Amino acid sequence: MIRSHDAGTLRAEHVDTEVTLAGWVARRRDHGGVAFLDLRDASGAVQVVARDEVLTGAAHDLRNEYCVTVRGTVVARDEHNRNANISTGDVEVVASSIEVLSAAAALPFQIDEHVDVGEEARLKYRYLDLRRPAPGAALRLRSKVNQAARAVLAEHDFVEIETPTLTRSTPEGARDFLVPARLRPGSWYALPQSPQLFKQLLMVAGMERYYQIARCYRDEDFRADRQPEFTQLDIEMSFVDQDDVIALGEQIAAALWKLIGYDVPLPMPRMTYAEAMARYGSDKPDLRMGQELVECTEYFADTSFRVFQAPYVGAVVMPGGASQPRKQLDAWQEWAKQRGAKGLAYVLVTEDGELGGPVAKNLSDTEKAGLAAHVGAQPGDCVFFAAGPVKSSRALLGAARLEIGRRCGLIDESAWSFLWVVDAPLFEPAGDAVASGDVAVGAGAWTAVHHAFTSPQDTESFDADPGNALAWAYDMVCNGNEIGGGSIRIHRDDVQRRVFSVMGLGEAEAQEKFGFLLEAFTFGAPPHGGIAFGWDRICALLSGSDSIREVIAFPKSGGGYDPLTAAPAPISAGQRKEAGVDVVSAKDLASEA
RNA sequence: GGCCCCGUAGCGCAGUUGGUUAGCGCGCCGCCCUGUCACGGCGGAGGCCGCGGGUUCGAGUCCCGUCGGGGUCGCCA
Repeated sequence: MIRSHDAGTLRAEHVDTEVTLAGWVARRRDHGGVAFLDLRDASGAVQVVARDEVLTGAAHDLRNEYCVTVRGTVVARDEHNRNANISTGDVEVVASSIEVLSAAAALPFQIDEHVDVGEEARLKYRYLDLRRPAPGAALRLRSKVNQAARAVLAEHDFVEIETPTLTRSTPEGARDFLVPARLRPGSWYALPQSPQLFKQLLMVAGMERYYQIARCYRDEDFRADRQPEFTQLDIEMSFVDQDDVIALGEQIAAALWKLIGYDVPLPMPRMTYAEAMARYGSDKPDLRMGQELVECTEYFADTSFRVFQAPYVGAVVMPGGASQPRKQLDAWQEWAKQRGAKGLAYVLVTEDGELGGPVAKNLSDTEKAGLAAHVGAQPGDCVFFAAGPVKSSRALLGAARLEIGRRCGLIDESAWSFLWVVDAPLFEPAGDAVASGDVAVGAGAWTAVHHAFTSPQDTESFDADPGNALAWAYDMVCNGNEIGGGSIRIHRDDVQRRVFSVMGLGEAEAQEKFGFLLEAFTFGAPPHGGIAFGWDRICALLSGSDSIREVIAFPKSGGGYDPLTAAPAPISAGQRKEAGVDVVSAKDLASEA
């Protein structure tokens, strides 16, 4: 090693020790005859004192971010020179020599925690960004997160197995990334959206307990919490039921949050999907705040107000919202319209308990009399209403609830709230999916909520009433984020066939798309189930980052562009020809004609 | 794909109802400084105001288009 000690580890006990340090010049304070350098390495920083005699030659021109070695002696600082702000502040290193290992050009931005840098610049020079304490710490935490999860899984005899990233395109929901196959012109690999099918095959293979920190690829539009390639902790287990997978998931979460000094209370509370939708208008409720949705359908059963003559009427209360200026109440309408709603009806509860706002005059006296009590509104509050189809109305109120939480500061940002959402429906009407542009796997009236391999809770009668069939599916939710989700899978080919049949997926089509999996299930497939954790989001939560980009070493920006390497990039004509990108098959030619 | 916000010096930003030479902080360059620690002092360089078009006597500022970034809805286990 070039160095004898790590800069950030030097303490009073090292006084009089001869040390050789290596790192970067974090800052330089030059007083003419003496200069102070803050030498930074991965462990931290220490002050180096450079007197006249060592500030010669190359060392004389030291600038920020030069990579240097320093030989010298650790000395105690005088009482009045100590710096309590840094862990090495009781000592300093008096240099006997300084050698420049590598000079640094003028930097595109300062490597300084006190300076704000735009994300575009940070990502283009991510290797400089990561020299800064906070961004570097996020990646180091991620490494610890990986280790902690592996330790839990190793305790339970899990086998870490890698699965292919060049695989077959399967209809899992999202758009595939495609890779041309040079040796089979006109044929393409797909990058996996998740290792789902492979991990089920590994259960058939008798591995019994599999996991992988797996890279997944989905070619969808960007969001703050989305990257085209992202990471899951992917887990599958044989001979288990839902409670077994949940218990393991809780142990993993507990081990991860322990890293930041938080003990997750176990077992985590569970809530059914139906309850979550009814009370919070979300399948991933944020329980750090109240303001639950209030069901008002019954209350307005006999109303003469046309808007409330709907299959569902619900409300959510905004504390103190009655004092909002008209302009702000109009802004709520805009907010609702942006979400595809017609608007957001509201009633203001005045300080003397009277009801105000445009909706109030449409309500009967009896309706007005009990309304505040029914929804739990106090004088001074604003009550928002949504009326219409159950699903979309609840979704609107759920979104309003979160927006109220943000605007009114109702969310305790220091709190952690975990829960499982269980008993998800097995199917949803394909109309919902198709209407919203979803890619339905089958051509039938129903499509899988989780995925096509999720086991019904009642394997006998699920296809008699698909709309009410429940699945063995579970999501772990933390602070309103779905951080993990999984299910017990179907392991019997007759059940699988019936599920496909409900989805309108015929025998021939099933064989073509999933034949290899169905065949595998004919050879004594064990009952199995699993879970996948959204690793990027979990690391972002643990590190207190707003964006998953903070916990990815080299993330992409919008449009899938990598600001550092400038990928994606055009390819040459030669590469194009060799890859077989433009090959047109005889079949395609025929169908075009 | 829809909507909202942002593009001004290396970085972060300001720039009035359209008006003369486009500013501020940090950084950078030069000189000075022996106890600083986000050191300090003096001096200096650095701008196609994202790009294209239009309105105007005159555009960083107004209009249209376009590109890039961020957010959000659609989409997405």
